[in-house]
Amino acid sequence: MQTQTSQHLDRVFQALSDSTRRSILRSLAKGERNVSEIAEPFELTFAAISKHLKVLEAAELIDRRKQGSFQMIKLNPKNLKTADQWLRFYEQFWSSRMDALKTLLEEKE
Amino acid sequence: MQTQTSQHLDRVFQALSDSTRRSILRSLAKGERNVSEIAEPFELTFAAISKHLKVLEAAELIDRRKQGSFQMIKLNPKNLKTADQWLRFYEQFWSSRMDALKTLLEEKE
DNA sequence: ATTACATTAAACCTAATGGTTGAATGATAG
DNA sequence: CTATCATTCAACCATTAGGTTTAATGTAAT
Repeated sequence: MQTQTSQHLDRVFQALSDSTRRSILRSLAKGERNVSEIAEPFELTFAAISKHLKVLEAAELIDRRKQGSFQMIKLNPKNLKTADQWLRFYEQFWSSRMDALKTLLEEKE
Repeated sequence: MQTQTSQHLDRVFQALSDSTRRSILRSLAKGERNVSEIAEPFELTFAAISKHLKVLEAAELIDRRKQGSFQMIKLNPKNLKTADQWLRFYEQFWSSRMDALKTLLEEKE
């Protein structure tokens, strides 16, 4: 069976596996934007962007705030941090800091 | 169009988006293993595991070494590092180290 | 030579992805 | 009220993903 966090990681990494979505996150790093602003640099329909935003929202990588007829989207870094923490376990293998090894080796996913 | 690195990140994050594959990586963190050993903890067919290994190999997260009738698989952390570097851009948003912000904000994917 | 073992390939199934178009919703502006 | 703008929904399509089963391959052991 899948644990809660495990499913969450699935969604986060899945969300990050598309370059359009990664670009969207990058643009949100510069500040809040509405959907049209987000869509502007891409040669995609609004519907396609809307779907990408839904994927990012399901992964809880963004937050939406309705503001009249449009909505503001902003970055929610919490789960990026979670993904990074997962990856950080492997730092011992790409760094030479072998001292960290012993403490981490027993952790499970 | 998709850049080289961008496609690579696609594959890496995609590979990480499945908990079976993440478990496989964890087990490889403890050392080299052959396919049967890798498959043992899972209630999946060998063929399924074989496919997962192919995904991990395409993402260049593992290396294979044929050894007689079986093969040894080991972790290749290089692209885990790449993925981590991508995520590291966002550290400024989950940490309070706002000082890092100015230097990073211009990078593109 | 034969049999067993480790692993992959092929064919197939179902569900999910990433995209489209066109209609629908909901707020704003005239 | 009506038209327009911002966004989403629904239906559809092609491709990919993750799994299965069964057959194939290559090496090892007897």
